[in-house]
Amino acid sequence: MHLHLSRETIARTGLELIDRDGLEALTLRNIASELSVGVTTLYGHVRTRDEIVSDVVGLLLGEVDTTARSGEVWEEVLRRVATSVRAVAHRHPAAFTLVATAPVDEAPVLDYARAIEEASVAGGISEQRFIESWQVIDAFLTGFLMMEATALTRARAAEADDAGTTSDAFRGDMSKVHSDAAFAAALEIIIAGLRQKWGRE
Amino acid sequence: MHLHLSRETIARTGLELIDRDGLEALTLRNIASELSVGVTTLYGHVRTRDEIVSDVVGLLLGEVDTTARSGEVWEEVLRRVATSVRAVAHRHPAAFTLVATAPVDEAPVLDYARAIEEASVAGGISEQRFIESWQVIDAFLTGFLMMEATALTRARAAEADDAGTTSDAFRGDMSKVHSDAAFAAALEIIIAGLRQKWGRE
DNA sequence: ACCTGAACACCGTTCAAGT
DNA sequence: ACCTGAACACCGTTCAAGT
Repeated sequence: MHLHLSRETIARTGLELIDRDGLEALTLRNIASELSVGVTTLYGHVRTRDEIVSDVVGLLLGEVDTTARSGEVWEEVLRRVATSVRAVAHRHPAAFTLVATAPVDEAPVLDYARAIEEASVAGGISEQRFIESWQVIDAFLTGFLMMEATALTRARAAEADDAGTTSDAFRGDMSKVHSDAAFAAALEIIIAGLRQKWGRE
Repeated sequence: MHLHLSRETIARTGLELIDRDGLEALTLRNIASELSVGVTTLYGHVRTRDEIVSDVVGLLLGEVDTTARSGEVWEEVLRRVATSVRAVAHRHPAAFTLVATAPVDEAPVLDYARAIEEASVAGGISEQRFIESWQVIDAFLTGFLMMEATALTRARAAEADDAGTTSDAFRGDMSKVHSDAAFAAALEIIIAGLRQKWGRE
């Protein structure tokens, strides 16, 4: 009766649980009961809970559009990746923390970076300059989307509670800024900074 | 025999535990036994574990040098804050995840942002432009330092284990980039992008 | 008032046993 | 081979009881 129980099925179920009930719902016991299986059965397909977390990160980064398009220059590649990863963060806000805390030198994040590098180099940027630009842009994306995702998750959690009790002007200023326009503007600031630096070299 | 048990003592003990034994050591039971006190005693001074986490974030951000210096222009303020918060992340790598995942519209992070705004405005930047610049720089700092802190934490944890088994060239390229020079260069790229945008307005 | 052990409903993981 | 319940050593939190 096991519906193709596998590492991927386990990770996919885990992501569904996080999307539905929050990050703290990512539990071996929850996954097992969702799959109508004993808890210890999971250990036949997965070594530890951390392995499931890594697989979930892989699922999330797999949703990002990192394919190269012909005729696309590197700025366009980076804009498309930025928009795409932001969409993932908005679709899976509670799970996005896992992406932000994932080790950058291991499989899922490394594969993601490699794909973006390939598409960027195809877009006419040197490998060295790609690394320099991705260093800044990846850090920015991680930080920005982490903050947005945290705010989204908490807003969603507060839905069931009373109306908001926020009334601080500064707080409003700082959070309203998280918008499509602010995100795009920030990305352009970084690209402008890169272009200026390289123009001088 | 209670050594001034208070919210701050609890948070300070919690931070020491994280620094010594990692983030998963931040446990009510560990804090209590460190203070030679029953677990439930903590509930006399703290409502939930999350409150302790928020207090630890406050301690970390309190270590950042956000004071205004006379004669300092806004770029210098932002460089000093960046260097200072990076030092905090290096001193408390395991705890830094808490800063990155903390809600940006609540007390500890909000106070921190307010102090930097004040120093920056004293350094000759308008409030509107400060918000625009901090949006990018804060996201960059959060993302960059999160990655560094994660790498540091894992490297420290691997000390007790065997020698590293890493042998991938690309992985080396991507991680070596995390250096003082790369950090400073990234910050200058963002500042250059901001100046260019404002120069055109 | 302040502190507390016992208890509750959970965790991840191991292990010996079932089929 | 594959799956499993019971058990272990933990969690945060509550509650009624101690001093």
